[in-house]
Amino acid sequence: MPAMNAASSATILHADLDAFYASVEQLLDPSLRGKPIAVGGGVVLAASYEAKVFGVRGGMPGRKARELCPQLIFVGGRFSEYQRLGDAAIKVLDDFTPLVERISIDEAFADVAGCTHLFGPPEEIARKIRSRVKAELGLPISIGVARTKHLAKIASQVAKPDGLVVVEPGTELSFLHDLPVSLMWGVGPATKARLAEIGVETIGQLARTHSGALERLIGHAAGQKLAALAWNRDPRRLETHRRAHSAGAQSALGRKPALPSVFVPTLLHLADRVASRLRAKDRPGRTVTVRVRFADMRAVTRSVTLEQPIQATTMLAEIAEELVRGVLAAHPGEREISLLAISISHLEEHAELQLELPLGLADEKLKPGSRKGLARFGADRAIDKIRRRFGKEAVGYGTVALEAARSVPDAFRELAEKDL
DNA sequence: TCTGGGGTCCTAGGACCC
DNA sequence: TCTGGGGTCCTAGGACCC
Repeated sequence: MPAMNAASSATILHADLDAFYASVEQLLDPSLRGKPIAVGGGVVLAASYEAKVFGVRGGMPGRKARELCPQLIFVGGRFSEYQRLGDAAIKVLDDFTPLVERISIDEAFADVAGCTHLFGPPEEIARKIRSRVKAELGLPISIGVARTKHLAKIASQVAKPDGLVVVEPGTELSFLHDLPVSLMWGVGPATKARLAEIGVETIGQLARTHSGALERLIGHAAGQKLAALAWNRDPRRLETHRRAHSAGAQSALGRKPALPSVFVPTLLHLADRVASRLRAKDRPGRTVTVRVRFADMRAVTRSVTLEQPIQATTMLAEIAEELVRGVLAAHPGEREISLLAISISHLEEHAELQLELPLGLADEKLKPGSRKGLARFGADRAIDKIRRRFGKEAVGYGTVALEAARSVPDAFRELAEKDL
């Protein structure tokens, strides 16, 4: 019975390219090899292992990274190469099995239960994958092999850098229980701190914690989940086709006055990014959420759920603008904002044939079929068409593009976008 | 020169319906 | 009339992941 074999032997692989962006830079420019490098500038997007030794981490401000490592070399970022090489590495997995779940540009699960008769046992397959990625792409990749996704993922973390760890059934709990809780999926800084309050630092200690106490500490769902994972009970199967449930865009602003002259054009730019993605896949959404972060980094969200889904740029921009005005009205003391974000959820599969328009926010001029609605529909279609022919930069909300001092290039943003 | 950007999931309270 | 329960949806906030 294949199903029984799948359940009783370690056939799930978790493959993770090491320090991916930094490794690509070192691959493409040999003079960077062996040196501490950081991809990015204002913020570190990725650090090489040589830089990690100094404590440099992704997400860290560039200035702090340079303090930690004065000889750190900043490189620009060859984003199209990241996409190409990430895709190529996943393609190697695809050559062994169709059961591949891609998690991000540089990481994927694969279940090889159905292909061991062709390629040998899972450990052998993992070796082949690693050597092919090294030989064909020149990149280091770590792989964990186990019976469950959670354990395979932990195994690949333990295997880094450039290693392979197989956790055989029967050795699972002894492997797991000495490791720190922070390696578990779902344990971040907040949960780690709470667990530390009751003296829980290893996964074994977590496993032996009374479930009631655990749930009171971190909530019902998280408590149940962590308790199960600590005993290596992970019910998750591979999901090869996942669709996004939301799409969004955000922009850090430094410190800007909370005025329409700032937020109106910024929201238009963000709405354009989001809505054009929705239109490209014909997936309009019903719930619009904005996030406003003030100068002190406190953030507030406001959302509204419409009766009809939308995907027009100006429509999304105007709804977002109204929500932001609501936030600012509720916080009159806040004079400066440091970030604006728009997100849209409740995505639907296909747009209705009718011209969209929301009845959610009562607005005379936005009635379906109005001249303005038609004009917008036409304008979006025209812009989408020009961009398809001449590229994204060919046309758009230009005044905004100039104003938004973007700290991160658009190409980098696109790497993180999930397929809608 | 305070801390980027795109996502997922959970919680808790309230509205509303049956 | 009063009380109670369950289910679903919405909103705001938080934690986490890559």
